[in-house]
Amino acid sequence: MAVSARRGTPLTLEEIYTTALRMVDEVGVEGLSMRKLAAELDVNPMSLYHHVDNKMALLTQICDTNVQRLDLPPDESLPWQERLRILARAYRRLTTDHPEMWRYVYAHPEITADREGGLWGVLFPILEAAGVPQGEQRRTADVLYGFVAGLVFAETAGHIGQGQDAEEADRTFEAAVDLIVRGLGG
Amino acid sequence: MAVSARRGTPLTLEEIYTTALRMVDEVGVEGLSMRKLAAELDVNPMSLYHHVDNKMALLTQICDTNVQRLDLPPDESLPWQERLRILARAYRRLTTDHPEMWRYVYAHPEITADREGGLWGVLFPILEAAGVPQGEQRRTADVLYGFVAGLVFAETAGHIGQGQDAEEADRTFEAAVDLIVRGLGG
DNA sequence: ACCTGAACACCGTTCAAGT
DNA sequence: ACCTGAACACCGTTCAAGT
Repeated sequence: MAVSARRGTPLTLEEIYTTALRMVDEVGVEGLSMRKLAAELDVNPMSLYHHVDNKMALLTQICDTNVQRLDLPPDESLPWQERLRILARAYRRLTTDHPEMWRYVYAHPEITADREGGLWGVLFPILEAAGVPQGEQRRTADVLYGFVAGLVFAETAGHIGQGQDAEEADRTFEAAVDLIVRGLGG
Repeated sequence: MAVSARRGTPLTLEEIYTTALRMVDEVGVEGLSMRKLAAELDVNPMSLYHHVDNKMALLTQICDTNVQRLDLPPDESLPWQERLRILARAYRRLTTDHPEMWRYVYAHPEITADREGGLWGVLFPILEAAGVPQGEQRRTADVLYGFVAGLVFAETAGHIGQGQDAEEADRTFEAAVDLIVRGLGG
């Protein structure tokens, strides 16, 4: 007895990540354990540690991969108002694919620290075009990130919009972006 | 052996809540366990269950008590812009007292569901005074809650403002509230 | 009424041993 | 190189027994 717990094939990183993300989608990060993941993969729990440092490294890896998927950048020729809207919508769309994973990302900012470079690289030119003074751009970027990420989080976590359908939620998000654009003077 | 593990005095709910909150402040919710809490109280872990249903009920109780502490309401004679600023600042001040506890509140909205009634009761008249149409007030309230709670969360969690001092963080928050007021047409 | 010890069903992770 | 079982140090919680 040794080979057949797993059906012939060897364990791959790909397979581990995919299965882990699926389980997070289904039962949340709280519901995922290394032991259950191993059971799902039909493997001894300890086999996982041959491919992954530990649970946190596994989760970080999964989150990183998804953060990288942000659609960038909106065409620079568009007015800044439109670019901001497109960016905000892209960010929100990203989070709706794997809401449970994103709840974890929000709760553990160290995971994505300095890895959302693409986002900031697009945001600053937009603020420049909106006429935000150089000295205020970092601050304004922080505020906008806090607003949009926070609103999306409040939405996925269920702080707001309880009992509303998807279209209503979309309208609320658009109203939010409108408010931001108006607040920036556009 | 029986009486002296605890020094004479009996366990009280007060004592349990206070000690638990202190431990959350120190090591976060993740670092709090029923067993460690019992050790801190010099008591058998199972004694806690005589006073508290389970860990989640304990945490919910602690959070509830603190949510209730929101300073309300700003004087109704002030202009709505000023009332909104005061409300936003009060909300932020509340979260800075026990940031680790608030990270938990944000991640578990079911805890405070329908318990922040005071906040909404003050917010709607402000929106009315700001000229937000009746049919849009619920939506606008959601957006504002998402913005402010989200920004504060981003701040306490460390998503934004990394390496900045308290004064700088205050200025960022004021800029955020300014943007909201402008966005509302004020 | 309040507290306790032993026990159950879980965790993440290490380590020495197997192929 | 890859996988495994046994073990360690933890969890939350139940239950029957103690005072």
